[in-house]
Amino acid sequence: MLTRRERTWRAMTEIPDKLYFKIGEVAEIAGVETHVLRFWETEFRNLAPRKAKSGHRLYRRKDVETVMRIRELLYDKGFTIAGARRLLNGRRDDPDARDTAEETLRKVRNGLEEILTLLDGKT
Amino acid sequence: MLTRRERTWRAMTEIPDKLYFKIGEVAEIAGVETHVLRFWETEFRNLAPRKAKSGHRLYRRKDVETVMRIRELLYDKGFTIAGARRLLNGRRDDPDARDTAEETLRKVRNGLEEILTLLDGKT
DNA sequence: GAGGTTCAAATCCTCTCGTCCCGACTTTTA
DNA sequence: TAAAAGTCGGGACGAGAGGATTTGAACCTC
Repeated sequence: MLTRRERTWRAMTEIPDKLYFKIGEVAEIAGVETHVLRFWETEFRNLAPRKAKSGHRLYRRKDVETVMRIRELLYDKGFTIAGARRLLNGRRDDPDARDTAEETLRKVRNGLEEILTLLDGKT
Repeated sequence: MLTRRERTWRAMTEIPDKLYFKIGEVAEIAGVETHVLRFWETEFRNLAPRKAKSGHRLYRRKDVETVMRIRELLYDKGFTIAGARRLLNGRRDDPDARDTAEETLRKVRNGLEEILTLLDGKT
């Protein structure tokens, strides 16, 4: 399994440096079929690429990273879609609580959860 | 859904102090049906209660804890059975590394779990 | 010894997670 | 610029995961 640093490295270096990616390019990079990307889009709010006027999807680097993260959670770590969604979305708290101490706590907790997930593979 | 603190509390205090549990008792304690326990037994090598000569299952405390752990991974954390199995079986690396790095990791994880327990009360 | 529990194993069921297909449209290539 | 390649949404299909139900006999508890 990849460490966090390795994953970051991959994400930083293996995604070509361009503004927008087409669905076929993303499929290639991430190693999943295009129809799977469209399906994931219906399952993960986090994955919402822009659309050109023609309707074609425009994936930014961030979207590609989201795809890679989803693939990792589903295929490498063994989460269900629902489980992966929970990790990605984080807990959606009171919308007014954003940018407050509670938001910070939420981020800390998500970070710890991730560390625990990593550790879970080790013992 | 139970918070982490509640789950921890249950695991520490709600398993009665006896040598053997029957499948119905375990089902009651863990909150799953008996047929699910039998099914999990076919999926997780880790879950292998003794059998009486009559064939009835004899769960020890450790088995009950395994059941609780499986339930947490499947129902709370959102793993597939395959994903949960990987975590439970652990990676079998160098067996000599046990009692050293793995023990350290276990302690780190326990510490993080405690921190998360604290955080659970805050958001 | 009556009523509840457990047994193994087969069958059945539902939902998940894609997979396939379609004609219409867009973009790329020669 | 025409043909080839890629993309669109949406609905139908389906394999497999994860149980749920059934059965009839054995068991154990009061």
